[in-house]
Amino acid sequence: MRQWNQKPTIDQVARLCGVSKTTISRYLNGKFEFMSDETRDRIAHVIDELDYRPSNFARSLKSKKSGLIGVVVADIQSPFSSMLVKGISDLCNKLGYHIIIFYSDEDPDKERDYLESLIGDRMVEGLIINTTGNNDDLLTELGETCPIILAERAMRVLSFDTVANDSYSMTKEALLHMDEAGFQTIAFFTQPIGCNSVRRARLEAYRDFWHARRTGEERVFELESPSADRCLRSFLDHHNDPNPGIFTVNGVTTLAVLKSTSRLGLKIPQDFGLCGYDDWEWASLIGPGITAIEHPTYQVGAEAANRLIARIRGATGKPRLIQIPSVLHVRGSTILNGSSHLGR
Amino acid sequence: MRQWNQKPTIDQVARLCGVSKTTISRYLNGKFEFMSDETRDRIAHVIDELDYRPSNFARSLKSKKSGLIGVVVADIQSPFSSMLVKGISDLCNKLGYHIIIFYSDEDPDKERDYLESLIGDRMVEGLIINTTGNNDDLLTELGETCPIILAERAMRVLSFDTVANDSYSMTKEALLHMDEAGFQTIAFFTQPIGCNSVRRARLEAYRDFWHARRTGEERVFELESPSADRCLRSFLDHHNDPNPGIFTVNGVTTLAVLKSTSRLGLKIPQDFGLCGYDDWEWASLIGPGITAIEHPTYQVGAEAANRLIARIRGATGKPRLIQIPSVLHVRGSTILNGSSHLGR
DNA sequence: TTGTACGCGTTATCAG
DNA sequence: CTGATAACGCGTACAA
Repeated sequence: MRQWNQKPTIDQVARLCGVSKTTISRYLNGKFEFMSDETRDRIAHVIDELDYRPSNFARSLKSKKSGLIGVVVADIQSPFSSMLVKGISDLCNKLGYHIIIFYSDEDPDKERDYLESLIGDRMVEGLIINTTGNNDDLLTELGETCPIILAERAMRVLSFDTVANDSYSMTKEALLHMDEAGFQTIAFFTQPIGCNSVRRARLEAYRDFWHARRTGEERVFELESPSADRCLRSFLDHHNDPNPGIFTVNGVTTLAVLKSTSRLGLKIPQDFGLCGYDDWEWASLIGPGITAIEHPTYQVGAEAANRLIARIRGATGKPRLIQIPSVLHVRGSTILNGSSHLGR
Repeated sequence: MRQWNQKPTIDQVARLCGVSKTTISRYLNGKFEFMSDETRDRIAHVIDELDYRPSNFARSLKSKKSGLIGVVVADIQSPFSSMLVKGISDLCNKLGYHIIIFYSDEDPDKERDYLESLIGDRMVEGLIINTTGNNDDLLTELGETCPIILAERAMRVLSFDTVANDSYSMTKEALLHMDEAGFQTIAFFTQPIGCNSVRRARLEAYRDFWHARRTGEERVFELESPSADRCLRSFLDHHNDPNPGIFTVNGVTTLAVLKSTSRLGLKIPQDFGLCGYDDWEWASLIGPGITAIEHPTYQVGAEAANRLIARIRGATGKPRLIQIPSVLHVRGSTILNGSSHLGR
């Protein structure tokens, strides 16, 4: 194995060509207009020979442009985040940027550390953030330093361009579907809401639905995974309705409910109807098929990247909220009298 | 909003402190030993005041160290890759590196482009690659430029440290389990094998198992998703065995088989036994529970990062193959006479 | 204990 | 058409 550090520089190329580095630089930046064909060919040859590549550090030092975009996502476990990142990545690469990635694991402290390191380093030209929701202040401050786009999760104030799905209206739509399907008492199962704007919006839709269409107390269950069984049982034991239903705030919650269902030996939709966010691949395979909201996170990522790069390139204007539409897939879990033709 | 480009430099700090930038530089690098407490405090104060951060570009230009590690993964869709990346990310961050990420989508051309751009840019200090398997030559060449670690998928020659799971022995173990469970004709369902070392190893284990324990022809099915139904039917129609079984090469294939099963109205394990790689979250929820091999990809990523950083920091020695052990979870899909207590 | 002066690899300005 | 020369922001011998 050779040494790893013997990279040819523009000076060497210049010397070998018998011209000055200015000319090489011109060549590199495509300014052939002021260059004899002969020198150009010579340069091309030498560059090829040496396998010379200009140093991006030096370039960045001059231009103050790194071509780097920082991305901070909260939770990589969910397929959701993967697609978000993929959307961002594809678009950035297409437009000539690289992405540097961080996973905050829903931990505001980690998020803070990462953000500070990204910005402190002065390496990234912009930031796309799927925020935990607990660092609004820091974000606002960082917004002074470089453009920021929020992906999926908003801040309390619309300080930056925000690309998100239409949580509120889609949740409403799903609940109305359950209503029409004949489910009376509908509970809202969620992960801890905290500062999470998405969960907030979905809860709000639930509340509005409830107050418009139902009486009595709302049924909101915040579950940590260990307590899912308890929540589920508690909900099912305390209503007097032949057709209870559950709306789950996201795929993780749906999974938790399904696991409980399995442990408690319950049946869907006989024991309760189920409908919720995130149409993951297996949703159609479990039991009678789970009614789910498909939410195009790839597009959210792509659009976020688009906006960011536009801002980096100088776009101005007020922060905008960009809504990406979702789709409801109705399956057996919300069909009361249908035959569960799909599963066992 | 302020301008984004007014970053203070070391010179300004120096001027404000009334010292030379050498002193500031010393301060930044923790050489307090030769510095009066007074100047040190003054510097600390001014730096804080200006919110000054040294430029990483300039630093990299001098030191030729970017603190950046390139990561190329083949397929982000699978939870597998997410955890791999997470493992890499966590470890790199802990050790002070940032990661730049690319998704090749199993496309050798994309992979090639990304690798070239990463290396060409001379920005990364090392590379972790989950290779498509079609760019061995390029990789070997790049190995001259910077350290490389292969994650999960090996090259045909062990040119670089490779961190992978123990595909061969684990596949054997799973097949022996099926054997003992009473499955006679066992088929091997896989995505296109191509140059993928992981799929190759698993297939080899299947072949060895078959030749040691069975007679007649092996049953290997390479399925693209649209053909899954056909493969499944073809397999089930052409054997005379009351207890056929299927081994799936990975989670994607398992999912494809499950979808077909559902479409064709088949039952597991009554119609066939199923066992395969990748113990994704839903594996225990579908039907009677799917027997699956859990494969700690997070650890693969973490270990790969560990090795890479060791190499970057100068570790020498022959390329090593590091095997990470997996675990087989037996569930209803391979229990012939058990009651499917878990599902419906 | 602190400062001077130069180099890292590139680009931009201006002069030929 | 081409070439000096001066930045960019930082680190570091060497000098004081």
